[in-house]
Amino acid sequence: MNTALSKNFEHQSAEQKWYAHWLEKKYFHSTPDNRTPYTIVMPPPNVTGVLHMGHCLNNTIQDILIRRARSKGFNACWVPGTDHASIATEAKVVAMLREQGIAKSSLSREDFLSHAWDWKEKYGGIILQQLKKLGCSLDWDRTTFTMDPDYYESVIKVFVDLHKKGVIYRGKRMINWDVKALTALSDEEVIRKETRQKLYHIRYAIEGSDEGIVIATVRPETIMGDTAICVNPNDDRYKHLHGKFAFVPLINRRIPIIADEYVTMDFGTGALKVTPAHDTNDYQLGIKHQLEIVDVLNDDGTMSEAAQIYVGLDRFETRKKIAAELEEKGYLQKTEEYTSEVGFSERTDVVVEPRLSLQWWLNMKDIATPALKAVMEEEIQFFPPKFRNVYRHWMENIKDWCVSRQLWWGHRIPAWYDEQGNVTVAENEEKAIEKYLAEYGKKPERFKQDEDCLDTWFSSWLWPFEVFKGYSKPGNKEIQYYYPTNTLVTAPEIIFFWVARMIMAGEEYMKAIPFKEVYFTGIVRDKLGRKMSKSLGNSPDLLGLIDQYGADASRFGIMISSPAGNDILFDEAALEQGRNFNNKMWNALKLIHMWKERSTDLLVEPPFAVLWFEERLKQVSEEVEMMMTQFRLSEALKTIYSLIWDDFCSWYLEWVKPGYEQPLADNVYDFTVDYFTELMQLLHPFMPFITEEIYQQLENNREIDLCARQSKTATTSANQNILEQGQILKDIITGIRDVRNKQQIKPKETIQLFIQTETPELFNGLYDVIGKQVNASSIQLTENTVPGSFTTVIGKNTFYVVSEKPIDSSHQKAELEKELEYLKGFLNSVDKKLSNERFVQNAKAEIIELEKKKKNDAENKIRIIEESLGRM
RNA sequence: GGGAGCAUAGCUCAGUUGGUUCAGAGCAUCUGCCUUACAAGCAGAGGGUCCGCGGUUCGAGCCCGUGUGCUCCCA
Repeated sequence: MNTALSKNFEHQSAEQKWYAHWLEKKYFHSTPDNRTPYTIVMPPPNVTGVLHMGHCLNNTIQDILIRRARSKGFNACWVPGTDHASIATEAKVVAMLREQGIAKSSLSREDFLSHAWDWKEKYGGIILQQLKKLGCSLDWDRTTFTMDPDYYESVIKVFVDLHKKGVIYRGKRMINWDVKALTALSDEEVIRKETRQKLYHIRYAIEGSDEGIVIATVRPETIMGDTAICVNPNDDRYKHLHGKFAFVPLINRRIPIIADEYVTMDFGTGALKVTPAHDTNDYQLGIKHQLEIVDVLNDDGTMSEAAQIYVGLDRFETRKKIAAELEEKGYLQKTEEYTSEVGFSERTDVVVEPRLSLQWWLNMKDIATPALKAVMEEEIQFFPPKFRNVYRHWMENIKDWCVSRQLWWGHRIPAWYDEQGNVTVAENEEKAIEKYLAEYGKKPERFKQDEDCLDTWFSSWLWPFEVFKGYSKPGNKEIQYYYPTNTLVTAPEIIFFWVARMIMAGEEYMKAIPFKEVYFTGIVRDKLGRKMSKSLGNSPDLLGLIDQYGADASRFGIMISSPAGNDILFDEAALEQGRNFNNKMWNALKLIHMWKERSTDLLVEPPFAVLWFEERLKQVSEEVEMMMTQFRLSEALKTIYSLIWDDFCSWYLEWVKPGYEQPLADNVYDFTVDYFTELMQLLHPFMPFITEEIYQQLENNREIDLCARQSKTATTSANQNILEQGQILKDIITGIRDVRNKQQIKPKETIQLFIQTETPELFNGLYDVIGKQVNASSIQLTENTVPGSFTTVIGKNTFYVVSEKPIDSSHQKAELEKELEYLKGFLNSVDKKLSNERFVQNAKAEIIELEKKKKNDAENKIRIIEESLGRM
């Protein structure tokens, strides 16, 4: 044993030492055996990612669950991995190439991908290394990447299969277009933000009339794409214009004025410009009224030839210019400030452009049905349960999923086109040709594969089973053992992106749910409640914090401020609290080491403290178990924290502490080490490093490391009598210390204590403890009042404190009177209740019993206080 | 516009099928202590119209209605 312990816990060396040791012992590696599995698949972070607060929270929670499962004898398996993140990664690679003076457009697909793979090998997956610093007990041998060869193949197979089933189709539809990344986005990849804009009122001339019609729009740059003006048929202002024509300003195109109830009469002017190419609702309106579609934008957001004017100019530049020109030429009636939601690309943060485009789609209707059922019937449980509603709402109104992306980095769509554009879907070119041959009776000419990739989520929805090769090697031993996984821990933001789709894929391909429980974490905010963001600069440097406070303190800090089902307000002060906690435990260890050195062969009857703490440990273990099953991790940690700091350090250790330089009885020492060990085990999932270190320091030559130790399960429940007695003891000590404080008796000054009680047996074996804790030179039972003393009533007992100092009884009297008043009021309310016939009739028997007991207790106490007051 | 949720101490939150020994915890605050494990600490204390109003009930922080304020999701 290391006899010279450092002043404080040295987290850096301990973290390194133990993580390396655990890896060496392969504690995190799991293989199927005859134990029950407990499996978590980590939500794969982007391969481009670096550790931020969200990951930290998320992975700490998973590690807590996994370590706890491991200690309870489950075969715990936590699978790491990364997501290829097509848009994010491609953007990074493009940026890197640009810095080197290489344009993506100058590269072939193959060359670009080779650069991308180089980038991935070099910079990808840093985040996994960072998770080691946090102490995550992941099975690294199972690390998976969504573009690993087997995984890639499975994604392609799934596409082909769904196409064969008729669920995947190709179609021209309105999509969200990212003008920077030059790709389609799914609805879920569009972030809506409140944006201040200008609402332009523009006058359109009417054919054969001097009259005009004024429309209101936030997008004047799209007027060249207008193919109608629409009014509400019930709008009296415009009834005479139905069927007439108007002219688009500046380009003078003739467009019809149509009527449709879709238009809101009291918004703007009640007249709507219809631009089917650039607005989803207008597009629907266009189909309904068979309007022409004029696309005035290029894919990069500049004006197209069809716009006729400002061709090649950026859409926002055009907006400014065209507004100016409209004003100059008298078309602009007025502009007003207007705030509405505008869609931004999740990845590039540019304003998303609704656009008509030929894409691949996945019809979600049928595939969603079993996935909805699984959650509604609680085959899969959501925590907090409020997310079931959100989920249901989305699933019941589900729309087709646009699965193609105009990117190179990702799973290339397995579709081939012949010269005429006929499409053939197959796993690879060979099979496609075969299929083509069978269908058309000839070999295809100029057969070309689709240039596009699949949406990233089209690969990650296979994650829970494909990490075990459940689709590429169906029915293998691992998938049978580990699937369905137990718990998914993830952010609520991706409930649709990912959670819902994993359930669909699981049901479709494994015929079983992918996980039994989903725990949604909160969003990490700063202490002012703002989201963490680069622009605000309020994201802390996580690795710096881990260096400074240690991984355990960081984990503590983030968990303690993370109430179940709520956002977490991150404050560095919480890490400080964690570090202080480390320090506290470390000092307890030092104290116990000192006792070890003074060891004799002394054995004693176990003192009350020992009996009490045993029960307390049982009690808290039960509480923690309950909280953990309900995912109340923050509360569980608080409970353990308080058990260690308050009950163990502040009470237990003080109660068993021997006098100055006195030895501690050997058996009491052993109990103490056992308790400390159990406490470390209980805390280990939350703070793995310090607990392992203390555990190893407590005793030489441990047979097994804490990381792999099985926790004891209590065979009996906690003894309530002993717990109650412990509580009374605490109350007495606190009460007398309060007297000392209020009387300004110096800590070093001793007192004499007299106890007046009807239950002297209550104090058996407690005199030493009480004397030590309140610094009393003597304690005696008394049947009479003690003159010149300060009186206090605690529970059913009266205590008389005698000190050198003159007693200030005015304060004391006031306090007793105050308490008497409260008690009388309380008694009154109980009496009233008990004399209320309807209460006695309606209330349950045990409630009435309780009330009677309250009455009795209150009366007793009142009597004692009145006696005390009478003698003063 | 549709849906979901929240409102309890200065801050962040607990509060189980309604039962005043039930209004709680942590942090923060205040007072006294460098007491031989720990000042990153010890001991003690103060602090709340449970958002407003109305209802159900013998009894409401908890149930119902309504108002106000905030958050999130979807269109």
